[in-house]
Amino acid sequence: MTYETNLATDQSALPPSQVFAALADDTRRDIFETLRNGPKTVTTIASGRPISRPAVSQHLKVLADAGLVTATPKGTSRLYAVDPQGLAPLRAYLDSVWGDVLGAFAAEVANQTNPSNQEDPT
Amino acid sequence: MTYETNLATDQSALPPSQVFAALADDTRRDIFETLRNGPKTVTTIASGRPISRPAVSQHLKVLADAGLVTATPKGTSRLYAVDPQGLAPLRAYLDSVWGDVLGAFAAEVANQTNPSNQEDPT
DNA sequence: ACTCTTCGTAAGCATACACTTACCGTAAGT
DNA sequence: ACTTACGGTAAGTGTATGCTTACGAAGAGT
Repeated sequence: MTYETNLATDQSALPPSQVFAALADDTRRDIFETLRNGPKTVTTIASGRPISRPAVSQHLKVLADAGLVTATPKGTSRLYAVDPQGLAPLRAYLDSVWGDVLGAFAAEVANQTNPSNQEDPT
Repeated sequence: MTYETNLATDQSALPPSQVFAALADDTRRDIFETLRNGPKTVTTIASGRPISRPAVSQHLKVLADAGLVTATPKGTSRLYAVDPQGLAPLRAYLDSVWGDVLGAFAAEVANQTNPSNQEDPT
């Protein structure tokens, strides 16, 4: 098997609750995706949006706490940019789950001859 | 990484809001991770948890709506299991963002000659 | 020093969310 | 048919969340 078990790696992994919660909100994910095109200031982000500037600031704070974006003071304004390293934990978590799920799924399929199992072939 | 799967890496632009929201809650992610060890019934999941059984049912409904788990009727009980395909959109989205971020970050580094570049693509 | 711009934070409010108990439908055992 | 076990759903409640306006702090230009 090419995927390794997660017995030791998954518990040691940082719980990505904050990352998931940060990306769960539509507006926040929209802001995050806007930053994918390059760093922007708060007013710039707020200007193209139906919400107020403080709301954008609050959203950016959540994203920053989750480690998804970084703020760089630039004069009186702050330049927000996506932090690629902040995305790594989420990817690691997803990889771990992915491997487990594939393993469980393979085991499930392998046990399909067992009458106590009923899988839905897709 | 070598998880070549015949599971379609669906590049559908479906917004993964539901997936993120489903995995944002701690209890829900805990339930989801419990199912990684194999399919379980509602009462089984609820028995090892400080919340009531209806609460677990509601969480499972959210996970099912997000396409993360599937329910298989089995007598009077329902066997819940992780749906591997439900995870694909999230992975696709993450891959997309990852590429964009690396590109934008590289451009930023090229512009500012920032030495803090530490990319770790597998 | 004054002013202007930019931004974060505090206070308040409306809605969404996670949880509870109570209830009803359904499948299996006797 | 009756009883038991399992589980989804409705109704209600407390808390979290996303938004607003109002205000204060800090740097840049005149």
